[in-house]
Amino acid sequence: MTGGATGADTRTKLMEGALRTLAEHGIAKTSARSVAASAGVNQALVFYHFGSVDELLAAACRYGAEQRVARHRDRLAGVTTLAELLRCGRELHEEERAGGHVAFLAQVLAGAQTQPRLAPATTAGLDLWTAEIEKVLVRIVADSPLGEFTDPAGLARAVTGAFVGLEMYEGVDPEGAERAFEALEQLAALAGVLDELGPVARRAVRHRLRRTEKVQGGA
Amino acid sequence: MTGGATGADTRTKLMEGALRTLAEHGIAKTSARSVAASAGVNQALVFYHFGSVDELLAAACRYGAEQRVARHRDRLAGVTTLAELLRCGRELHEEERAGGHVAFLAQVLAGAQTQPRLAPATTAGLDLWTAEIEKVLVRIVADSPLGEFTDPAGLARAVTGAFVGLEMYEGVDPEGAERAFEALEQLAALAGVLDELGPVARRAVRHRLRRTEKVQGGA
DNA sequence: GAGGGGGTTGAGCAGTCGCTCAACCCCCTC
DNA sequence: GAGGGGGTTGAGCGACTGCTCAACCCCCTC
Repeated sequence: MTGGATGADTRTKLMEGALRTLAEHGIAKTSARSVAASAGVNQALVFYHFGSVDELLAAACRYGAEQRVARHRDRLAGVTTLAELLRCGRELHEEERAGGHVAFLAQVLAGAQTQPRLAPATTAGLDLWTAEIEKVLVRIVADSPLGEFTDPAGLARAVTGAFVGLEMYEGVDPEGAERAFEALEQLAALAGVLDELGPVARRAVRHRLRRTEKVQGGA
Repeated sequence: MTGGATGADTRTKLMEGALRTLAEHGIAKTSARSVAASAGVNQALVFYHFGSVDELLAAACRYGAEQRVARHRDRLAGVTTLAELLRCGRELHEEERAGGHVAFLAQVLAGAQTQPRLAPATTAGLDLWTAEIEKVLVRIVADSPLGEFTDPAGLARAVTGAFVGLEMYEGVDPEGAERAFEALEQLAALAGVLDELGPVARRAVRHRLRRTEKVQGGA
């Protein structure tokens, strides 16, 4: 009962096993043996297919981000306001959490802080999300003061980073995170009001911002 | 050369060693032996003083958050606008990073996702920051539409969570984080403009918000 | 000086880690 | 049928893990 090519895509099984293990037991308990067990596969195959555990994690990180982004792209395409974006993000997150896929990106992100080999894959995974969010932001913010006075690409990065942080926050303090999201929704509704400012008000905003920049020393 | 009471506070040495190890090598490489080595102390003392590695990490988490908050409390007390709060946060963060203390809270936060024993200590550490931020927010937002239409306590939680996420984001993509922070500063400046809205405009905002709530179904 | 408890030490146990390796099976090619 | 390469397997190496333990030293109390 040893050996033999089973034909099924072992690489994929391993990456999905890595995502499962990462989400369920954290990066500290994610080893070649634990991942292989979760994938129903021999642990030596980790090294045959990926060379090292780090490489497996990096590949799994990209793979997982692609899967999640692809699955939710359609829903994001329907978002037209900041408040909707926020609500959509929460729904996606709760869905993933219910499905057992909680915050694998957060786990590799934590690992990448001190393990530079993981950083490129983590960045790549985050960038997939950032790109989707940026598309939405550009659309939302096109004819709003928000678009005129802020950089949507930078804002998209901020949203991605903040979401990861809030996702982790929710893991340790669900009630606190609930309040945080509610406050953010109120804030988004408030931002929506800005869109209704007329041209006169906008000129005032522009003037005021220029004054602020002078005081703070430009840029 | 064995035995003897050195008198110096070994508990403190261990907690500081844990914070150093956590920041420098990540939670995956934080073991009783590595922490003890960083503290210049025998590894068995971890178990004598704290009972287990988890308990040491929990204690270190509280201790570290207290130290950091206490060290920066004065500076936070001088903050009077959202833009200043953001700038202050970045400065604190760069200072900590330069000093080698990067994101130990982020590390335990990641660990706490799957290790429930760490969650209470992590929450306690985050709450220290949240409390300080809330004080600042209440002051900033007291006579602004932001205060009238949002919950400062929830907002403080959102800021804490977002900061942790952005801190980790900076660890893997410094240029991206730089753009994110710049966009947030622009956003904060824009929010500052809201403060100059007159009572008439505020009534309009209030009316508009009420309409939005009805459409979305209240709460 | 005798006793005792708080603090510290190095050795050691059982378990897991990353990774390697020879053996093996299956399937394709000749 | 012989050969060969891709895929898979269990065993095993050295290093590291959390944790325990008997021994030990120092200082305080009587």
